[in-house]
Parts: sequence; C-alpha cells; structure tokens
Amino acid sequence: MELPDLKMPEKEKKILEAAITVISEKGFSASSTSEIARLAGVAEGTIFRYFKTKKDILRGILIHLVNIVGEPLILDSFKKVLFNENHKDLRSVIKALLKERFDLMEEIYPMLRIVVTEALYHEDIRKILYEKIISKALGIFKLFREEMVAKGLMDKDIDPLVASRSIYGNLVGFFVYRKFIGPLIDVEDFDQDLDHVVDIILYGIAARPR
Amino acid sequence: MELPDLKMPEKEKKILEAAITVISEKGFSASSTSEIARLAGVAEGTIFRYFKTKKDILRGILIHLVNIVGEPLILDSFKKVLFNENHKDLRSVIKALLKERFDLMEEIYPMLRIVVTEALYHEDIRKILYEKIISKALGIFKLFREEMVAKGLMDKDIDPLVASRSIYGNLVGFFVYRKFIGPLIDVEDFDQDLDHVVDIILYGIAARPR
Amino acid sequence: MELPDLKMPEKEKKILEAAITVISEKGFSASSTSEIARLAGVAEGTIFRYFKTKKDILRGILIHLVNIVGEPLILDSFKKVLFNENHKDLRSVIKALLKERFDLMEEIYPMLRIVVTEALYHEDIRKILYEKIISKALGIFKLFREEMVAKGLMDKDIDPLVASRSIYGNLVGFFVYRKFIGPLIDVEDFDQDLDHVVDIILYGIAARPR
Amino acid sequence: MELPDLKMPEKEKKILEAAITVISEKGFSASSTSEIARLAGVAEGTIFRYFKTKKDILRGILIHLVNIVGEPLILDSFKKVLFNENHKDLRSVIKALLKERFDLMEEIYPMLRIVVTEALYHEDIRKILYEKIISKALGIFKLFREEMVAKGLMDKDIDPLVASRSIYGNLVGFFVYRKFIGPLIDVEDFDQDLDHVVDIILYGIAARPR
DNA sequence: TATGAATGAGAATTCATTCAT
DNA sequence: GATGAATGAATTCTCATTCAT
Repeated sequence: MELPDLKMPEKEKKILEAAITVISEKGFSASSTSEIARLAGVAEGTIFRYFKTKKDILRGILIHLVNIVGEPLILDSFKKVLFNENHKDLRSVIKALLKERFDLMEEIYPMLRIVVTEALYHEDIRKILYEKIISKALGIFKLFREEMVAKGLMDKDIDPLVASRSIYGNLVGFFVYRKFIGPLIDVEDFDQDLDHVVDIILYGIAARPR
Repeated sequence: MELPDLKMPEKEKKILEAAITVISEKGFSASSTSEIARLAGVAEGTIFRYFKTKKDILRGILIHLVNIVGEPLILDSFKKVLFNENHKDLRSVIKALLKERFDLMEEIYPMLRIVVTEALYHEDIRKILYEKIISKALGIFKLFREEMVAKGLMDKDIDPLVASRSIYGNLVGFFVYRKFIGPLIDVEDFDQDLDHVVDIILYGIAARPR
Repeated sequence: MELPDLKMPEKEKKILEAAITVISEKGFSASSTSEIARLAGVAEGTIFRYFKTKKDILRGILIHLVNIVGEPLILDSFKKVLFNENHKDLRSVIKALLKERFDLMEEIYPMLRIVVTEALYHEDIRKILYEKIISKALGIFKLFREEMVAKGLMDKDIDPLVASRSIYGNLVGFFVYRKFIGPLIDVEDFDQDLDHVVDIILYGIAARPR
Repeated sequence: MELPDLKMPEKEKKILEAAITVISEKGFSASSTSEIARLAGVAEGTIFRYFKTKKDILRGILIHLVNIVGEPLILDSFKKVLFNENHKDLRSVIKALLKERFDLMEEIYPMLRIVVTEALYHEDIRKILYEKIISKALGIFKLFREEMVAKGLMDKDIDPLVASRSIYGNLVGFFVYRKFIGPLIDVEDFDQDLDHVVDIILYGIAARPR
C-alpha cells in the first residue's frame, strides 16, 4: 500500500504504509508495533513520536481513508463517472460505475479491509464513515437519479436510497465473489459476469415483459 | 448466544457460548481466555481441557456454525421458504425469503460477525464456508430457479448465480443499512423498506416498460 | 525486611518483603518490578496476580505499615512504655520511650524510609498517616500527660501537642544524627548522648534556676 | 523557584530552575528531561549541553544548594540572627531564629524537598551536606552558646550539639506540622504556636520549679 | 550553540498455557 | 475432571541520550 505524496514527514508516511500492510493482513489487535516498525524501517520508539498510542495509528488510517482517499478518490471519481457526458444510456453509466468502483476497491483493498473490520465492531467509526462518505455519496446519487428520471431512463417511483443500496449490494456481492470465491473455483469471464450484474441491477430477476 | 442442545459436555457448551459472546464483542485477538472463562463460569484451565489452544475455540465456533447451524438453520429453512407451496408468485417468495434471512442474520449475528471477520482474513475459512454452505445454497437456488422459469416467473436467460448474488447483495445492503446506519439516522418503516427491496430485486432500477 | 506471619499467601509476602527492600534502597520510581520479582524469587508476571499495578505494591506497603505495624507495633508499644507502672519519674519514662522508639525506627527503617519519602510527595498518604497513626498517638500522649500533670511531674500549661512534637522532634534529630551523621564522624557514646537528649526534652536549653 | 543572578549562562539557569520545579513535584526518577526542557523553554538536546546526564542535573541542584544558597542564605543569615545585638534575652533570639529558619525553609522548600529525598538515599550527599553546611552551622552555634553561657543565659553543662539538635528537631517538627498536618485539620494560630515551641525549647516539658 | 528527530534499551503489564493439587 | 496459581514471552509505551543539521 503506497500512499500518495502528502504533506507528511517521510517517516510518518512510511509508518502509515507499513501499518496498513500489517494490520490489513492480521487485523489490528493481532498486529504488533514492533512488526510495523520493522516493516517501516524505523525504530519502534519512532512510531510513538508520530502516533501517541497504537490506537492512534488506526485512527490515522481511518483519517487517511476519509480525508485523503475519501474526497478525491471515492467521491470525485463517483461524480465523474455518473455525470460523464459520453454515456448515452443508463446501462453504460452503471457498467462504467461498477468497473470503476471495482478497481477502486481493489486499489484500496488493504485499507478497506481494515476499515470494514473496525466498522463491524465500533459504532463511532460507522458514524464517521456515514457522515463523511456514505451520506455524501447518497446525495450525489440522488442528483444523478433526478437527471436519469428526467431523461426517462430511471423509474421515478424508485427510492434513490434503495436503488443505490441495490447497486452497492450487487457490487459488493460481485466483488466478494470475484475476490474470495474466484480463487477457489473456476469462474466466468470477468466482463461477461459484469454484464450480467448490470442486467440484474437494471431489470431485476423476474421474467421480463418483452 | 445460546446454543441448541448438543452432544457436548455441559462445560464445553458453556465455554463456546461465552466465547461467541466475548469474541463477537471485541474480536478474537482482543478477547482473553480469562474473560471467556469468567463468563462461562469455569476456571481458566478448564478451557484448555476442551480446546487445546485459544485458536481452537475459534475453530470450534466455525465448526459449530458450519455443522450445527449451517445445515438445519441456514440451508433447511432456505429450502423451506423457497419451496413453500403457499407462495403464489415470485414476489411473495422473495419477500418471505428476505424476511426469513434477515431474522436469521439477527439471530445468529454474534456468530456471524465472528465468521465474517475471520473469513475476511483467512482463506481456509472462506473455503470451508464456500464448500459447506455457499455452494450448497447456490445448488438449492438453482433448483428453485428452474421451477420459477418453468412457471414463467423468472427469466431463463438470467444466471442463477448472478441472481442469488443479487438477492444476497441486496439483503446484505438492507441488513447493514438497518443495523448499522438505522441507529444513526431516521429511517423508513421496515416493511415498506423491505417492499422496496423486493421491487428492486424483481424489476431493477431502470424505467419500466408498462 | 521480614514481615510477621500474616494471613497472606506465601508468594505475596515474599513479593512485599522484596519490594520493601528494593524500594527502600532506590526509591519507588527507580525500582523496577523485574528487580522486585528477581529478589522475591518469582516470575515478573506473578507480581501482577497479587498487585494489579506497581502503584498497588506501594499501597500494599503503606497498608501494611498502617494496619499491621501501626496498631500493634507503633501504638501498643507506645502505650505500654508510657503507662508502665515501673517508671517512678518522668525521666525514666522519657528515656525508655526514646530508647524503645529508636529501636522501633531501626527495625522498620526500610519501610519507614519508603513511607517518609512518599509522604513528602503525596498528600493522600500524609492524610492516611495522620488519621491512622499520628492522631491516635497524640491521643495516647494526651492521656499520659494528664497522668503526669496529676502527679505534678509535667507542667499543666504545656500543650500536649507541642510537648509530643518536641519529643518526636528531638527523637528524629537524634535518630538522624546517629544514623546518618554518626557513620561520618566520631560520635559520643549512645547512652550518654541519649541522656543528654532526655535532659533537653525535660528541662530545655536555658540556664536552669537551681 | 527563581535562582539569584549567577555566573551561569541564561539557559543553564533556566534549566536548573525548571528542574527544581519539576523534580520537587514528582521526584527525580519520575521526572523526565523532556518535561524539564519544556518548562525551561529549551530543546531537549540543549539540556545535555549543560548537563552531561540527567543525574548531573541533580548534582547541579545540590551544588547550587551548597555553594550558592548554603553560604549566604543558610549560614550568613543564621549568624546574623544569632549575633544580632538587638536581642536582649535568649527567648527573643530563639524566637527570631525559629521564625527566620521557618521562612527560609518555606522559601527554598522545592530545593529542600529534593535534597532531603536524595539525602535519604545517598550517603555521598549526606556527607557533602554535613561538611558544607551542618558542621559549619554547628560551629556557629557553638560560638553563640559560649556567648550565652558567658551571659548566664544558657546552661554550660549542655552540649551545644544536643542543644542545636533540639532546636532543629523542634523546628522541623513545627515545620512539618504546619506544612503537612496544618492543611488537614484546624490548627492553632501560628504566632501562639511558635511561642509554645520557644517555651519548650527553653524550658522543656517537665514541671517547672517556680 | 541550539535543535529536535531518531534511537533502542528497558519499563509495566497482559495473557495463553502448564501443571501440581 | 476441574482448578487456579504460576509462568515468561511478548506487548505497548517511555525516555535519556545522540547526532546531523
């Protein structure tokens, strides 16, 4: 996990990167500051110059995800994909969205795993994630839906919250399947699989009136 | 978390129950055998009569989920809901399915949280889950789809894997939303929300040809 | 420092004895639990079965001084000396008192040094010492003075508090001199020196009307 | 604690003052060089330009007490009070002495607490204190006693050492009582209390022949 | 001269595991 | 079988000291 060039001392960045790697592999409690220090190439004491406690390292990762990765990477690219003028129909937008989100999840996967795990156990982290990322993404999607409804491409009866929950639910199901089950068995070609997901998101599982 | 009556010494059951409670609250590494022993009402040394190491307690929980909870609770009730003769249309099956799965997830939530966390970090656990539960559930769903296709209620072009991934993706999105985001903000009435999810699963987010 | 036989696990007693020795030699902060463990002949972890934190060891020593040593050793023997029927005059009581207190201070010197040092820095310890020992000793001395005044051996105008402060002040000055300055230079014979102290306590430093 | 203007770099003085404050509050071992540096307003590394090790700071404080405070403050004012021509009788000298010493002890209390604590634990410090201050003070007192004996105001049989030990013992008892026990309970008016101490020092606790 | 980042040895504390009772 | 005292390795964290700037 390499972090973008930040206004941050060299060593602090090294420590944060090492921490993301180690914690993502073993989980927070099972990771030791000594291992993080070793991987970061600093003395163990140095960690505590930058992070008062071990817990603060975790907080640092979360802050990083929210402030540094959250805004530009998660939300900006979300907007960019949704409102890209090149898309002519809903299908192409959704497909581009799924593709782009999938790649993003792969890219920030170590950080993601840490934050998901911690969010499972700590309400305060869920709150921060909701306020800083989820609620904002929902707002963006709402605008997108209005545009689509205006163009007659989405059903105006459908709750935007439910719709985006569905898109994300399908995305996560797809991601988990490809990432976790894929290595265990033979799976379908990625792009074909993705097309199926788009189909389902757009038209559901029921028989289609044609 | 109370376990069903098993062919298992009283004390071992007590320890397993206590372990599920403690580990679900703090995570595996952050839980101590002393706390598990205290909650189980046994001496610390007693734990190690039934589980060679702390890690074996975790394995015990997983085995329990797979063997004891997996077959009767997860798969049998899945079958029961899907093939219940009382359902006249797909909508009622899917809604019953979501409702039943939601309640099940709530019921076994402590165990679920442990297993999800561990599955995030260990491939061997993912493999066991896939072989013992997921692949079986997919098989069941395949049969169900064939029945539905025969009745003209589901589209035969749709991959059953993709369809069940979609159902589960929507279910998980719904569950996470109700469980984790619900307490943070005002959310819609449960049953109404559920109906929306069923709609989306059945017909997707696109504009509907009428 | 060997503690009397107490209702206390063998190991706890060993730890407390070792702690008194080590802490008395280096002071609390400069003493390490590892050294205490080594001297006590137990594993370092064992210390923390009996004392939750290092600070609790100090508290244990203080409690020991107050409860175990305080009542029987400090106060009872104080009473015994003061009200011993064998003494015919004030001089013999005071001399016996000084002798007995001096020996007691020597005996419990390691513990004393710890408690004095800590009392210098912590008001809560001073409070406990005052309530559990000093105020009680003052009460005992008050009774003694009444008896002496009744016998015409002490001046009724003299405040018992000031009188006992004087006795203790002289005693401490004597103790410090013998213990700390004695080893540095040639000092007077102990008994002769003690007689001088008694003289001063009884009649002061001014010219005596004869 | 502000030190008099010394032939000493500004920074060294600042460090020494800060050290006295910090060490007096927490004790030597519990004080950290980083806190001393912060309070002194210098970088942590700067401390080690002036004091090779942390221990040397303590030595610096002691040296300061002995060389700088010892001669002018402790001994000169002692002489001044004892041989002040204005005193007509022993009572007024002793009272003035006690008052002056009490104030001095209050003034240099932070330094005093440090030195007393260290003297309790280290013979070499006791030796320095004895040679540089105590023995000199005893010499001064001896001269004073000769004068008093000549004037018929003090008993020539009384050992000057014992007498000054008694005066200091009473003074310390008085100081400890006012400083440490005073805040815990209601105590007598200071001046009245002081008069009682003078009485006891001069005439002792025995019944007075009138 | 002054700085403060970096160090690493050592501190207190926790905890899974063992074993005598 | 059951206990829980004892262990000691490992953990987080502190801090005096060094040294490049």
